[in-house]
Amino acid sequence: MSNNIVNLKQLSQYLGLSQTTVSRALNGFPEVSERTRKKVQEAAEKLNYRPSPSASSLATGKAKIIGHVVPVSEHRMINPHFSDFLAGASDTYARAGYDLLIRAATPEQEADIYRDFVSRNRVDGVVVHGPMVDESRIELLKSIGLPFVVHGRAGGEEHSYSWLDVDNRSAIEKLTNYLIDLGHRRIALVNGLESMNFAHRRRLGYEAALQQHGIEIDPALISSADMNEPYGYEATMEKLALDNPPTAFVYSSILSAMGGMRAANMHSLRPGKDISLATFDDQLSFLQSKNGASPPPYMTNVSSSIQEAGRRVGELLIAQIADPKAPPVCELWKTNLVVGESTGRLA
Amino acid sequence: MSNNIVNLKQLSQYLGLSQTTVSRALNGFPEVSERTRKKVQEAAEKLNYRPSPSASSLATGKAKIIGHVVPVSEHRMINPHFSDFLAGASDTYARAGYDLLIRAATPEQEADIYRDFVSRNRVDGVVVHGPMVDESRIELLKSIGLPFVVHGRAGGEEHSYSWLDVDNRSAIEKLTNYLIDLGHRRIALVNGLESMNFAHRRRLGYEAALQQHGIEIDPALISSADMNEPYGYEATMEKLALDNPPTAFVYSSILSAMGGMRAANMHSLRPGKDISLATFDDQLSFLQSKNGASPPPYMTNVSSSIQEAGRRVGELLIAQIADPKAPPVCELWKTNLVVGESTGRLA
DNA sequence: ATTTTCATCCAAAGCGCTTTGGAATTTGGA
DNA sequence: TCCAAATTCCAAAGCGCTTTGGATGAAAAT
Repeated sequence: MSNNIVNLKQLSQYLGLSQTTVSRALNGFPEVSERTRKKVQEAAEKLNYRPSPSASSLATGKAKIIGHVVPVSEHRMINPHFSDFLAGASDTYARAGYDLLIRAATPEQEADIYRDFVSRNRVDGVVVHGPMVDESRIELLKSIGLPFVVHGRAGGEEHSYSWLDVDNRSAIEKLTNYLIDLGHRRIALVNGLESMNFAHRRRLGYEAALQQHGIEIDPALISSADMNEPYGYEATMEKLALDNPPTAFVYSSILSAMGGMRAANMHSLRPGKDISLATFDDQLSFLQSKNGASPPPYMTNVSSSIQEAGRRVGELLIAQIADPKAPPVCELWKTNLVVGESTGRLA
Repeated sequence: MSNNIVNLKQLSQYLGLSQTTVSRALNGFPEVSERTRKKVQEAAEKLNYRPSPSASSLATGKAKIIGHVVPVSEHRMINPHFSDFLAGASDTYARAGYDLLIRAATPEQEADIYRDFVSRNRVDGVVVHGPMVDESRIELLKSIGLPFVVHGRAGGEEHSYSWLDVDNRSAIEKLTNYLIDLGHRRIALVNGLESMNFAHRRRLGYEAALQQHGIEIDPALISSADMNEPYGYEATMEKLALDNPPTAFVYSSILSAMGGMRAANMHSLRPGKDISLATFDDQLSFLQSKNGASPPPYMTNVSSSIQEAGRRVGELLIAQIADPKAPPVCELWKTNLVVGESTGRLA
């Protein structure tokens, strides 16, 4: 009963109606009477009718799929940040009847994939992940006319496309200022890859805070790489080994911050006492306790939920697909400072 | 030039050939001469021809998409384990010309989604994540005839479907035995949700090791929940507060093990000295240092790369789609014990 | 009673591809 | 030289849906 698939033709024959009417009834067109519509819906339910996605996609030009192309360079994009973003986005998609499609690609393939996506509508839109300082995808997508929303943003105060970003600059500036207020002067920045826009902006925020207080920027205190735990550990160890080591650390991600914690432990430095650690926190779900009890923030942080961002980016994209000539939407999310136990006044 | 899309009809008109011949030339059929094929391929390249996925899917019944349905219950499946699995799988898919599709679903929707998937081939196959002890999806998928591979496996020594699993039982048994050999008698198990098959098997391994050495199983030393960091912390804190606290801990995931580390620090217990911590390690990429220097394993572990598992599951599934009546393939991956600095002889 | 409107419904033409069942041409064997 | 067997190609029929451009009959207006 549940297994044999019925198509429109069969369903309409069963009902003694034309395919047109059945299709319209099911898709909520006004030209069909409520009585007929009800009958059609019941029959569809009963016969377990499901329209073929490829057929309707072929007929309408809409795939009901949203694409995510993820780089597979050595700097992997598929990481806990990404999966939390996906968790949010896929939830939005499911609610709106969209599916989420992922294609792994080397950076060189990426442009070609977008063309491929748009050529015969494999997807109705894409979200652009990890915009670089020098970003080319945006122009490409504009030119081929594939709806997109950027998670993050490219340079400039561009309002010619939709994006959602956190205010990275002010977030890190806030964090750095807090550490300065605690008396710290030697503050390290363990940043993400600065070829990426978000990391570049964070760097600016860090530098702005130092400059406001007349603190010289010491390149030896700054590092930039993929944000994972071992990197956080190594970068911290390295800086602690300096002749004039930093007394405070700012991390671009909770992942590297965890590595920093490990390094501090290694040196028997008590966070909040002998050393201060602060981080940008994407509120990764695997670090969130469900019941809200005794979790992080044990670390001082500025935070913004990347999962919420995913949810919202999905909404923006779906809205854009529904109305492609609506003006672009740009959202800049603020973060707020949460003081934890990992920072303290400079002894 | 790159923007206007050419379809088969136009391409064949341009070439002065029939659509049949062009289609066959492009799809490598033997009925077309090499000379014609070359000409067709060149023209396709030149005119930037790309076949429409929905059209070919409609015509062939193949979507070239592999589906992953992920539960969105409070026990989220989208976590760092999942994203590492995806990283491996998507790489395999891309190589084989498949896309990866994700659909978020509540557990009640799941069966319906599989039917939806198969009804008019939205996807060509699915991978089943997180099989439960009491698993119903497998029978469903068999009955509706949708190719699938299970990451993990259901109960029994089933060989009626394809799966890839790590030998969870022996892995945890190995780990527990190692701790026993170090003299530990009070060993805690911080397990995953034991309604899930893998966690159930790990529990069995733990119990087997204890029983082999005549150590009584103390329910107070065992907990079971979603494997995240706060849970690992809380479970560890709880057990350390017992009258007769454990001297060693076995964690089901590196995520909860990190929470355990934090708890140990909280109690000023030095791992490897005052307390022993050991874990199952999925080799999550965000914890792997790229260059292989001074990374984990700082923790004693049994490990198996979940990313490799994703890669392999993808291969198995694609092979099965290519030849649906091939016998099922079952792979049980062994783990090996890596001794780190987090365990030591009982003082 | 006749014409205008709605309200309902339908036949048929695509959407762009694959594939069946030949037809036309070339090659090889006798 | 002639016929059978390859080789190379094609017209046309789907695949299952949406949508255009009416047709039909009933209700409303004249």
